Amino acid sequence: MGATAFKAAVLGKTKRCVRFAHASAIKINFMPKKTKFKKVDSAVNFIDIEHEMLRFWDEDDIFNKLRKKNKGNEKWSFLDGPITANNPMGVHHAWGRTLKDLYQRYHSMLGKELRYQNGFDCQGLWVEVEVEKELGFKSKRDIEEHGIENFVNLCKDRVRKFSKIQTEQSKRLGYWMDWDNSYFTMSDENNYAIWAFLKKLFDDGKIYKGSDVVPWSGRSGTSYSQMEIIEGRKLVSHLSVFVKFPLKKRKDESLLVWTTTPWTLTSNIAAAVNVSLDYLMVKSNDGHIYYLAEENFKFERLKKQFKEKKQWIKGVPKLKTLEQIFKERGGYTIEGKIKGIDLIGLEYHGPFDELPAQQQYGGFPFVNVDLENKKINAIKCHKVIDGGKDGIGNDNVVAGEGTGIVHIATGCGAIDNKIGKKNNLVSIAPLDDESKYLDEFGWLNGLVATDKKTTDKIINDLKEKKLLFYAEQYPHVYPHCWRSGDELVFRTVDEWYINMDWRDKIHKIVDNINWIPDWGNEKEHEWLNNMGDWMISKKRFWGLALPIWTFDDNSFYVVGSKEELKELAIEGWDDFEGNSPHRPWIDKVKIKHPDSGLIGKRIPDVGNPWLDAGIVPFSTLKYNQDKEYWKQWYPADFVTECFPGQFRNWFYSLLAMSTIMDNTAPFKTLLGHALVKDETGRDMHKSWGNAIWFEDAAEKMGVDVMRWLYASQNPEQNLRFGYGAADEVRKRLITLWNTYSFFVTYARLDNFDPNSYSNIKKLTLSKLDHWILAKVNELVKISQSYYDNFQIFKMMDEVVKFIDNLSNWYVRRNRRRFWKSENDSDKIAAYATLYETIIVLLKIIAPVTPFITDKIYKNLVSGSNSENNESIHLTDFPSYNNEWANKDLINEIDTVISIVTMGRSCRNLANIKNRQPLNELIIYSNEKIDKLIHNNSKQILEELNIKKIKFIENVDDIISYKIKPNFSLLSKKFGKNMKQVIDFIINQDTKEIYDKVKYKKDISINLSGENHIINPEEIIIEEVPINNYSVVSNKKYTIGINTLLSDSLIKEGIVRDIIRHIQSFRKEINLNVEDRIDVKIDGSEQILDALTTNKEYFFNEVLAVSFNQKSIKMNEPKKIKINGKKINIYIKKHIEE
RNA sequence: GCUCUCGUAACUCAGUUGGUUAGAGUGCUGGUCUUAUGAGCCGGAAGUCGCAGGUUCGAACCCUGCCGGGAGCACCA
Repeated sequence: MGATAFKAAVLGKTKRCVRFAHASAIKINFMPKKTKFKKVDSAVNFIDIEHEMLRFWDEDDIFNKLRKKNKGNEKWSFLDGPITANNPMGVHHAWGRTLKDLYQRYHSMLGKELRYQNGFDCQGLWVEVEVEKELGFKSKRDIEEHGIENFVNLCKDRVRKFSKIQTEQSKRLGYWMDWDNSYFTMSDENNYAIWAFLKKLFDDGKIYKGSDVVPWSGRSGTSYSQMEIIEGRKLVSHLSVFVKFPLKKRKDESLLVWTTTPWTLTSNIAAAVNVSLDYLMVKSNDGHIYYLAEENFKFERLKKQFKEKKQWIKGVPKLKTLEQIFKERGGYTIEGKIKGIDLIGLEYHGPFDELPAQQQYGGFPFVNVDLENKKINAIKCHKVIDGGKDGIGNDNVVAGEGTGIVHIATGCGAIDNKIGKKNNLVSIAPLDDESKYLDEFGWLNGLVATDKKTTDKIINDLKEKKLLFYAEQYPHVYPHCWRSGDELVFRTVDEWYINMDWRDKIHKIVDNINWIPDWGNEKEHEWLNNMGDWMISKKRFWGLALPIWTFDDNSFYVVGSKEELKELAIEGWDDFEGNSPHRPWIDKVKIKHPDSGLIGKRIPDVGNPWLDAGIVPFSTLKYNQDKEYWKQWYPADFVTECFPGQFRNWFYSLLAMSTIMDNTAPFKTLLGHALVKDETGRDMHKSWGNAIWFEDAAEKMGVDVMRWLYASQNPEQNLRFGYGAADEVRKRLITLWNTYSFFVTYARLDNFDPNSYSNIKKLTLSKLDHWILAKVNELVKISQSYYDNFQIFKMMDEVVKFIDNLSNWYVRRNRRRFWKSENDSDKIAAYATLYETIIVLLKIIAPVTPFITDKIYKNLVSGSNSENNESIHLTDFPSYNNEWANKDLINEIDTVISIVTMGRSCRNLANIKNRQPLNELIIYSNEKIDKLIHNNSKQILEELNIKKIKFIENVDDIISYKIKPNFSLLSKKFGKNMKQVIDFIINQDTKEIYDKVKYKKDISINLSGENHIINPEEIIIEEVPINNYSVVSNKKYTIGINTLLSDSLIKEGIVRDIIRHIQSFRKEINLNVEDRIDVKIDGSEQILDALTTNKEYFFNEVLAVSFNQKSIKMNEPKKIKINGKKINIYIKKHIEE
């Protein structure tokens, strides 16, 4: 130890002794021997410590030592949901990763063997989007021109790059994983495992090609599944139109239809009504008759949205009622009313019957051969049809928005398509993969359907044809491409689906999972009920190559493994071999159908990325390569992810895939957590400037602080993340650090050696020692149960309380035991207690704050402790020890603490500061606590600066009382008669009842002629302070002080005040602790009198030798005020003659 | 629109099977302690427990309706 450090340490100790300077004279001679603990700087920099620990863990290979230690033990299987390796990790990821890490660390401390495998999600459009951005690409064509191989390689590179970055970030967070063994969903293993999964489904006949109308992005050139479309919904305003469909056999009569997507009118097939609605025939003043639903005529469309400006776009005017539109056109008359059912079959002229597509027999471009043969085209289908009901039984056509007559374009909408199939209608699908009109649409050919100019042209055309009734801006939520923001259109395309008619099996499995929070179960069921068949294909480049080969006879075949592919391959295998099963390499392989012998080629589609993530309980656990291994680790004990979205994404794909593969739940417990928001609860956005980058947070607030923040959060609620919250957490860590620093400072001076005792129980432990050891033991128990139940945030509350107890009661109350000069058994007990307590506490929170706990642990143990572990992370989680349990003692000290707190409260209420001594603390309790208090009276009196405790049996002395019925007890007895009972009690003589309660006598009551008994415990006595007492009560006790101060008490208070000022004066003029002084004081008679009366005490405390001796010349005085009166204090070092 | 969920102090949230005077932290504010602590401690102000009914002797809690926030699902032709 260096000389400076030594001096500081000694000063640290002697400085403390100013208040009882008589002891310090001996203290100063204290000479330290060699010490075991390194000096601790009380000014701590957590971030430096974190970097130091990272280096240490790395250099000393601590993580691998941990794995080695637990190898072969009972297993705890954690399954990591893959993080998308497409961008750096953010603070929102850090929450989940902290939870993952801390539960893993906890189970490691229990000695379990873990796999520690992290996962990266690699494939999918996300990555393509970013690579496209980098290359400045605008469309799929650009990629094809660039070359798929180049493009796919760039996607792979991007994933490699960001998985490395995320790995480094995660390490900084303290996330312990087997980083060299992370799984990548783009791996061959993972892809082939999905092949095997699809093969099983294929064998069960669950894979099919559907030609459905699906949401499609022209810019991205791909369709969207039910899952994805939810992400991209946006509120927009469309130019919507009311259009006439003139009836064929009724001159000057038209159906009035409404649409927000005028481009679909080109492909109109039919008009649907609701058979049970009433329809009006409204004649406008030009003599034309319009059919529309009666209810819709005066319906105020989107009234609420407009009024409350919810889901409304600024600038869009209020929507008019249909009636108003008619009025504005010159008025109307109602010509008649007709049932929907009576409209069925009416034929009409479509708005775009002149287009070639409308005239194609069998539809366009997908031709229904049957209808083609019957020479049926769209125009022939133009009839009024029954809208029918949807799957759940709701009407497809409803009154309200629109006109009650719905334009049906079977090639442009999912429901339209279904209705079309049901009614055997042709279909016209007008758009190509860039959302442009195909060739059979006349002047529209090549126009982009979502382009506003196209809409304008269509509306103009309708106007010219005198078919337009009205056009208006209509705000609504419409699906958009989540990546490009492009408005989606509906296209009829071939996509590949998994028939999900086996959803019941998944439902069953859902119930075998422990969902935290438990409503997760319900949410998952809800999704399963709602979901349609699973669209697994995507017309893109970077992703799972769907192992589906198609043949000329319209059949298809699913290949289940690389080996099978090799077997069936008849062309292109050599080009493929050695490459990953991705496009474009896989596309070269042609196979021979094992049954028909036809030659087929692979469909160009890639797979839905949730297949990639859902297969990991099989692919990463070597299901195909090593079943034994798989059995050991499957199902996972634990999974934790961010909730939003995952019910339909990862959880869904996991459950679905495991159902097929093994018909079991892939994990036992799922902990979901909410989202990270900024400190005010808003989303974090780069553009709003409120985003916090992980690196910034790590280096500014520190990752232990971050982790603490995450751990303390109830995962059900969104986390408000920010530097303010971090400061609160840092305070806790500082308190812990200071407790540790206190310990080390004095342990060094006294050369405390934790090896000097073998069993702490054999030391002469004080009551407080037993108390804190019992407390920490309780903390072990409760912590373990919170860890086991994945409720770490509740544990953190307990930890905060414990640290407070440790620092603000145990250490504070025991300081003198550490300061005193003798190295007696009491002091050893104090050191040992504090030492053991800190170490247990550290272990409890080591999984949460791995850095600071290891830093402290290393110094405390550092070769001197019998555990002799290199790192706290190689230790076992502490176990609860019955021998330390002591409920009574915990209760005793906790009572003492609350009495002290209440005593302070009394003082504060009476405005009497702590320094003013008081004679009596008055305690009244309805429990027997007098013995307990007596046993601890010294501490209580010291804390409160009071001379003695007085118990009173008669609270009358300090309080009056009120009597109250004890509702919860009485209700059990009297139930409905409570009111009478309450009236009775309240109307009794207070004193009489009070006496009965006090002397435990029953009270009789007459209820409608019957006698009943009220027991004393069924009455509550409430105290109200009287006179000059300041009183505070809680449920158990009443604490009071007399606020009238005697003359001598006041004088004592004055002396105390002066002593304090002199002590700080001594420090200011740099006197040594043992220096004697001469004192002079100018002040009132009362002050001088006070000092004279308490001279001995005064002299002792400040080491005074003389007082107001005129012969001594003084320097400048210190001017102070006591009780508002100015006094001057002079002191001077006394020189012996 | 349907389902779920929440609504408690300025803010963030507790609040047990319905029971006595609805709590904590932060912030504000007043006081206090004096140092292992960057602190700590004790007060105060601040509440129509979203609103309105109902059940009950008694409702923040249970029921109904409404209003408001959030989420999920569907639809917006």
